[in-house]
Parts: sequence; structure tokens; C-alpha cells
Amino acid sequence: MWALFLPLGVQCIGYVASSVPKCTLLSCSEHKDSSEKKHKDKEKTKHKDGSSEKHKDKHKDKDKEKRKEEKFRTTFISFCSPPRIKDEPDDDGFYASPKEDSKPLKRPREDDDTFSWEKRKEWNVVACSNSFLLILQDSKAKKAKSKDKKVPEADKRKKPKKEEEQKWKWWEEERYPEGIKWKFLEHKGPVFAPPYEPLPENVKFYYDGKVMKLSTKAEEVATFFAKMLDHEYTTKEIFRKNFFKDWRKEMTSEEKSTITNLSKCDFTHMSQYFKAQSEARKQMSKEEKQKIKEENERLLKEYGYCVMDNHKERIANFKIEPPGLFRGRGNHPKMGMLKRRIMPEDIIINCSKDSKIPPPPPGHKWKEVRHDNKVTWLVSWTENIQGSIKYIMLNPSSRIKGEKDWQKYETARRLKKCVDKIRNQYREDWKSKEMKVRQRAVALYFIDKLALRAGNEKEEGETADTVGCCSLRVEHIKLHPELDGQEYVVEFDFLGKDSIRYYNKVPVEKRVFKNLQLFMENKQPEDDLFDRLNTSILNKHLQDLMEGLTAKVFRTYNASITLQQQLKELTNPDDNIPAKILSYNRANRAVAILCNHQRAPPKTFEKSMMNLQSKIDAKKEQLADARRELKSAKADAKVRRDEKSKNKVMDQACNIAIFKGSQELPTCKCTFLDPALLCWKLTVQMLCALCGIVTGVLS
DNA sequence: ATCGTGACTTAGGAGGTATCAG
DNA sequence: CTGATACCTCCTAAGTCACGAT
Repeated sequence: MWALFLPLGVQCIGYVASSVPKCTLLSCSEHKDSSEKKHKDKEKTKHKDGSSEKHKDKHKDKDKEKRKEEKFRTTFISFCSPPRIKDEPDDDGFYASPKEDSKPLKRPREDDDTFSWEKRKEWNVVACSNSFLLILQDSKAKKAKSKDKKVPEADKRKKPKKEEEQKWKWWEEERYPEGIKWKFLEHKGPVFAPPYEPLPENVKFYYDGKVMKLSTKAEEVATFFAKMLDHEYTTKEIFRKNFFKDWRKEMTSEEKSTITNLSKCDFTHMSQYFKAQSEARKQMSKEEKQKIKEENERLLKEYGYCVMDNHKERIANFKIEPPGLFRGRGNHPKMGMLKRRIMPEDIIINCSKDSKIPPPPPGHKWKEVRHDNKVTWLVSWTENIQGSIKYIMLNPSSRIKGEKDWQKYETARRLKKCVDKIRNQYREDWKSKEMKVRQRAVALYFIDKLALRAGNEKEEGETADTVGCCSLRVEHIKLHPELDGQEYVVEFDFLGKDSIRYYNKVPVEKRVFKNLQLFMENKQPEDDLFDRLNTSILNKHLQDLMEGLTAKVFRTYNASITLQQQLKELTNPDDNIPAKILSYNRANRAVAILCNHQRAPPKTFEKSMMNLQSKIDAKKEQLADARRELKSAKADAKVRRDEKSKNKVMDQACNIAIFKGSQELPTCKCTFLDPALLCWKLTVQMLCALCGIVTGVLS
């Protein structure tokens, strides 16, 4: 039944503390193709249809809503220290997975004993991400459509049939032997960034208060900076230093000798010009916008697809990254460096020998053309900031990505079968005589319980200082033998991937606590917590426990199982669709919290808060007025003792009740005002409540 | 064991567009 | 109708993990 939610749940955003978790099943921020959008639209239409139903059951729904909120609140609280995953009855019939998932030559088919599409649809919510969902949803949508009596007969016959023929069911076909990714690959090569267009004469750059005409190369780099002038980046010392250093490399010797101080550079005129341009773009007529859209579509049509083994497949990023200033996340030592323009001479093309090899742009050559069918990429180049390789690969809707994705969830499903054993084992290992084993066991416990990432070592000074489990340092945790009435609490505070802060206070088992004390003995804050452990040791161990098991499988598994449990808990089969969507979003949010998926609050947040605050003030004023009125009405009634004044008292009392009553219905339309949750969100919720915003979460 | 590299997945932010409330 | 907000797509940085050389 969960399949119902899938097309909508692909990206869910909720807010945690001053940030937002974003999640669904783990890998869901990926690009969605147009077909997915169509499904979404379809679903949306459905909701609209269902709204009359909602109206009828308004009161009922509200009660249910409240109950659910309550339930979720309790659930959430337990989530602050993520729940121990309960031992579920192993519904293996439900999880009919291919036996040798690692390298099956053939996928399970509908007619297999152990596998049916009906079953598959159900567990997919746990075991799949976008690309695959799409396909399932597609067939679902079609079924629904064919049932829909409103569809004219002619449409019914023509359209869906055509679509059906076009949909390639790769998952019903045989897989290639291990290592081989394709047999035929043909594509048109990448789309390069448009060449630099020099600024019009009237746009000036000033140095030390005087107009200065820059050489084209220096001007181009200057425009990168000018475009970012409003961004906080440009105020950061490292950014400015890196930028200036790289900019100077692009200058003529004359410019170099003149421009010696970034602070004397005035980019404001340039910046204004770009702002005006972007404003003009917004103000473009419909026709002009349409023209741009058509041009983009043309580009997509020509370069956005490739042929892989007799099928036309969508390419994810067929455009080469344009030059610009590197924007690292967090405190990145290389922020502001110049990301140079990629030329055909930097490009390696990968395709079949017998395919039509894409020609390089006139007057240029490819760096290399290779024919490696053991990899999935079509184009690659080496980027100049970190020296890492960038690739052009296929869209998530492609067979090659879908298969990988499927395999990922199959591995997670296999983990489900042995996770209890593994948990028992690491608990045993907490007592091991070997330090290495103990560390491994505690780290694994964190990865499992808190869904931490593995934490590879990183080159110091090359990237922002972030850590994962294995790379945690002593300074990242605090041990509290007792905290807020709980025993053996570990306080985590570190920057993880993308420099997103992980902050959590978790009660742990005594043995873990004692071990941590031991690991921290005689160490400096900057020393590794797990000094005898790294990701390679950990993954080697996991590999022994289960084929294909690595640290990240725990994240997939725990995210999936959490979603499933939450859906079970929060959803009532009788709920209407909007209510189910709400439950889905909440379940999803629980996963986001578990995985520490966050996003910065929107820039408009401050403003909306101000708006709410002014509403609150107005409301408070009203309440105070009403109270005053009531007081005087009461006094009045005491003296007069007539019906009229008694009624007045009643009226005023009602007014107050209404004002107060609105606090008990803290629902608000915007997603981030979902009343069920979280620190700053709760603040908003309370504000909303005070404002009497009772527009209904789902209307 | 350690290191470097390559291939691939996961993730947040920017910015455009759709939708909704007032 | 308009401005605010929600939603979505694109972009690309930042992870994970395997493998081969030393």
C-alpha cells in the first residue's frame, strides 16, 4: 500500500534545529526526469479530487490528525537518541530476494517462485530509490488510468499503449557477467561551456578609484568574483587570498604590476551589471523565455542521450562544468581558487570501438578516446582544484544506475537477515582482549545505532576538516557518566560530510562507555579516538561477516527499516490520501533525522518569522483587549444584572476562548510548519498557533 | 600496512517555476 | 492579482570503497 506515496515522497524536507533534514530512502536527491514529474502531477491531481472527501471527514480527520501528531511526537522523542531497531519477525516471504544477489546472471522474474511483482511493489518503498520507483509507479499509474472511466475511449487505447511499448523493462533482462558494464556505447560527446563574452564597454572596473580596462582573461576571472559579490564567501579571508592568487596568474604583466591589492579592486559596477542582467532575464516576455526553453530542449535532445546496448538512455550531466571560482563547503582551504575552463584537449571520450566516435569541436582534439566497457562513464576529465577525475555518466533512470541501485537495496535486505547475529557479535567484541577488536566493535555500534558514515581519512589541508565514524577524534565526543537523568551519555559534536554539524547526546551501554573511556586515556583532543582502526580494516571485517557488507550498507539498511517502521506506525489504511502523504512525510523526516540530513534555513526565514511575530503581537493585543472588555463587562453585569450585560460577558469569554483555542490547533500549511516537530520548528509552530493560523496542513 | 587513484554514490545549495493565500 | 512559499531540477562537491603498487 505504500507504493501510493512513492511519487510524492521522493524528496522530503523537514526542519531540524536551525537546519533541515532532507531525505527519503537515502539516495533521493537525485535528478528526476520528466516522466517522474508527470507522475507527480498525476498524483497531485488526485489529491485535488480527494479534497471533497476531506471536507466531509473534516472533524474525523482532525481527531485522527491530532492522535497521529501525538504518536509521532512520542516517536520523535525516542528518536533523539535513535531507537534500537527492534527485532522484527522475519517476513521472508515478503522479502523474496534473489538468492545470489551478488552476481546473478538473470534477474528474478514475475513467474519465479520466489518473486512476484505484487510483492515487489510492496517492498519497494524500502528497497528502492527514484529510478526504479518511477518504473513501478508508471505501471501503477497506467493501471489506475485504465480504470478511470473519465478517460475517453480513444485516449485510453492510444496513449498508454504507446508508452508501454516504449518502457524498457531492463530489470526483466539478463545481467552482464561481473565487470562488464555494456557492449555497445555511442554518444555525441559533451557540451562545452559557452565561451566568455567580454563585458560591454560601459561596464567599468575600478582599481584604487580609477577606471581600469582589463585584458579579456583577467576580466573573465574578475566577473566570476563580481557575480559572487553579494555572497558571504567574498568576505572570507581564505577565499579572497585564493582568488587573488589565481586571478593574478591570469593577468598580463602590466596588470600584475598595477593590481597588487584586492581591497583596492572595485567590482560593484560589474556586479550591478550582472544583477540588472538577471533582472532582465526575469522580465523577459513569454516568447523569449519559450525560445530559451526550446534551445535547451534542442541541446538535450542532441547531447542529452546516448545509445547503450540498443537502448536510448538519458545522460545525467552532459554539460561540462563551466569555469568559475571554487565554492567548497564549510571551511574549505581551497575556496575561491579558479576552476579553469575545460577544453576538448582535457577530455577523455569513452565509447564503443564500432560506434560513431564524437568529433571534437573544430580545430581541437580529444585528449584520448578509449573503449573501456568495464566502466560506466562516457566522458571524463581531471579537475584542477583537487586533481580529481570528473565524469559524465547516465541518469538514474538508466539501466546501469537502476541495476546498481537495486543491488544496493538487495545487499541491505541481506543484511536484515544477519543483522542480529552481527549485533550480537560486536557486543561480544566489546569485551575482547584486543584493543583493535574493541575499537572496531564500538565503531560499528555507532555506525549501526547512529547511522554514522564510515569516515575515511582525508588529506590534511586539502579539504575542510570533517570526520566520519572511523576518523572521529577525542575532541569530538564528551562522556557524561550521568546527564539529565540518564546514565552513560555520549555527547557527539563534529562536522560530517558537507561540513554539516552532527550534534547528539546518546545514552549508550555501560560497556561502550567504559571502552570509550579507555580509548580516550592519555590522548590529546586532536588524537584519533579509534587509533587502531580505519575504514579499510572495518570494511574487511564486515566483508567477512557478510559478502558485500560495508559500513554504508548499515545506513541504507537502518534508513530503510526506519522508514518502514514509521510508515507502519503512522499510517492508517483508512486515511485519505492527504493524510497518508503527511504520514509519509513524517516517516521520511524520521529517516532524515536518523541520517542527519540537513539544509540551511531558507533566506526568507527571517522575514517569515518577523511576519509571524507581528501577527503574534497583534494577537496578544487583541487578547489583552478582550480580557479588558471581559473585566469591564463582568463589572457592568454585576451592577446591572440584566440579560444584555450577561450576554456581553458571554461574548467576551467566547472571544478569549477562541483566541486561546487557536493554540490547540497548531497546524499550518507550509511544510516547515508541520507541527509535529522539532526545536526551531516548534518555535514556529507555537508562533503559528499563537497567530491562529489554522489553515490545515493538507488543504 | 600504507598510499594513491579511479569509479561511483550521496548530498546540499542555487535558482527557476508552480502554487497558494491574502 | 501579487507576493510569498513550496517544489523541483540542475549542478557539483564530498563522500565511500575497491584495487594495485610499494
